[in-house]
Amino acid sequence: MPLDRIDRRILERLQRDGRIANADLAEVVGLSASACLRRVRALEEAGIIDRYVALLDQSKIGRRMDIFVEISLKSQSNETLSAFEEAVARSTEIMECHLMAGDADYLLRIAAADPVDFERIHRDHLARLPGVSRMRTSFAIRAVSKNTAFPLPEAGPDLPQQAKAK
Amino acid sequence: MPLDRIDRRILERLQRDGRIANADLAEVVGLSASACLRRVRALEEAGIIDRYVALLDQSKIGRRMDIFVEISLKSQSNETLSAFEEAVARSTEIMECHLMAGDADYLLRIAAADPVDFERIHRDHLARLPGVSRMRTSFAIRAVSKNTAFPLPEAGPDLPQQAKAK
DNA sequence: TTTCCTTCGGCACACCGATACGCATGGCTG
DNA sequence: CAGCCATGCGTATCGGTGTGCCGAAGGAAA
Repeated sequence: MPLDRIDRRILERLQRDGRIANADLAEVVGLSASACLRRVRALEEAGIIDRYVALLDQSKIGRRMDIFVEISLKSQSNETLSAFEEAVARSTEIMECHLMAGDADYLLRIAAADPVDFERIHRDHLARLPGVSRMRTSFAIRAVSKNTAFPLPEAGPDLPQQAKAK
Repeated sequence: MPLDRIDRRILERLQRDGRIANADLAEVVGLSASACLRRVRALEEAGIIDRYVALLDQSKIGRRMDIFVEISLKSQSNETLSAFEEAVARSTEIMECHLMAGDADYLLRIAAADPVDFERIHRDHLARLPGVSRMRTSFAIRAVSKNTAFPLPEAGPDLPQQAKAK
């Protein structure tokens, strides 16, 4: 699905304010309310807009610490990886998990209240992950910036080009 | 601000669906619409709900790669740190930046379309960051999971305890 | 215990925005 | 040139939002 300039403007705005009223969004991007709504629906159905969420203030709910954990597995076999990933998916304390190229196999991000809370998470969640051979933990002192919005260059074609490519 | 069980249920829900209609949210958490709206407003004003956003599908907008960059600075002086952080804040390509304890000083996350796109970001954004002495780049092959929702244990007091603590 | 006071939820109503039409326009194709 | 498809606009209706008011529950003090 090709994105024209108006789509990008819609996405840019929704990435910053997911709850903006459709009427207001329409005005910002320069469309009528109905036309705007139709585009937003199309973006949702195409899966480009994955979902809408509320972001909480991490410190205000007592999760001040971000902790990164690099994990190496005992083997790279499919079963080992799958078992590990399924366990990760089941844990609500693991905020993020990436399969990595390079030194470690996985990189995890954990949000903990304090060192004691991290010990709980370590004991009840991390230590139970299957197939782990080595863990390296790094503490974040402070989050400098945290973005959920991807840049969508205003440049580029105004209209869908070669929309034929389905 | 103490959170009772209903607040936690509201937050849990809004973290998953930031656009749920207040009337529906009220039904889910077992309140009338007006009472529910008042609580949501209070959570917003307290800053516990930081903001609402639309999350895009990273692969569908052509940003398949997550890249982590560990950065060490030439010095730890206040000016060096500030200058670096200000430059980071200005870059829209840097999705995340943490001040770290341990080996490296900072950890950055970048979302790029492909290796060529990363080269552009490296050249136009990373290479221009001031005060950098060493950079170590790790590529993520695949994101196993990405959460924005913090766990909010249902357990705990139903009612605010010792609300005196202002 | 009684009374006051504060807090919080429910109810009802007025209004605003969302949504679903039908119609108009413009570009592309045969 | 005719027809089709995509896309935008305006309108009408319906449902949700948000406010004002009341009443219930709980705590404190006399």
